[in-house]
Amino acid sequence: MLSGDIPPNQTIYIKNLNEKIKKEELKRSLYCLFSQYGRILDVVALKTPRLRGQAWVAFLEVASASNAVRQMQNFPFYDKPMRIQYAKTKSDCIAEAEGTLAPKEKKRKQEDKAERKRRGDEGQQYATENGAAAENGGRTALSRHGNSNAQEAAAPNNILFIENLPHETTSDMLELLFKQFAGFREVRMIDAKPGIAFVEYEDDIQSSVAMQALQGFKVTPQNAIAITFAKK
DNA sequence: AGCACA
Repeated sequence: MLSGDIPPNQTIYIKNLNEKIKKEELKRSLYCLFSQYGRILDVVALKTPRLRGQAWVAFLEVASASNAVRQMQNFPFYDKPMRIQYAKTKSDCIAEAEGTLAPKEKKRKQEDKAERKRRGDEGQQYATENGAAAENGGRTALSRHGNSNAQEAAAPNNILFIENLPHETTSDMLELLFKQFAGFREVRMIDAKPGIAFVEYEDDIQSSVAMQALQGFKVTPQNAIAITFAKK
C-alpha cells in the first residue's frame, strides 16, 4: 500500500516540510492548502526537535483525508515535496468530538522517552492555539466542502476558477477583490461565458490562500461565489 | 528521519 500500510484516518501526517517556515505561517498555509478537500478540524505543528518538519491535519471526514493523501502527495510546498500518510492515531480533537478522549493516557510515550533522557525537553513555549482552524466568518461555500466524498477535487493550481458571478461582473471588480492577496497576477474573463472568471496567482500556495479566504464570498446576496482550482 | 495534541 502506498500510504505505508497505515489504515485510513481522518487525520493526515505530513513530513518533509520546510523547517525554516514559522509555525504559525506553516499552519495557516496548510489549512489553506488542504481545506479544498473538506472541513478541517485542526492543524497541529510543533517545532520541538523531534517534531519539526512535520504536521497533522485533522479532517471532519476520512474521505477528505484520502483525497488529500493522494492528490497532494509530493506537492512542492515551500520548495520541498510533501510526504503524506494517514496519521497513526486519532487526533485529540476528533476523540474529543466523539466524546472518547481518554485523559492522561496519551502523553505516555513521549514522557517515557523524555524521562529516559533525564528531563531535557522543553517545547511549551509554543503554545498550541488553533488559529489556523478558524471558521470563515459564517460564509458557506457552494463548493464541495462537506460532501467531499462526492467527487475528486481538482489538483492545486496557481489559477483559480470562479463561478456563480453576477453576469454584470467586470474584471475590474474582481481584481479589486482578489488583488488584496499576495501573488495576485490577473483576472481573465470570457465575454462569451458570463458568470465565470479565472484568477491567476504566482503560485499554488498563494492561490490557495485566496481561495480559502474568498470561498463563498457573497458578491451580491444571491451570488456566493464558488472557487475551485482551474483544470490544467 | 522524525506520529502530537498540555
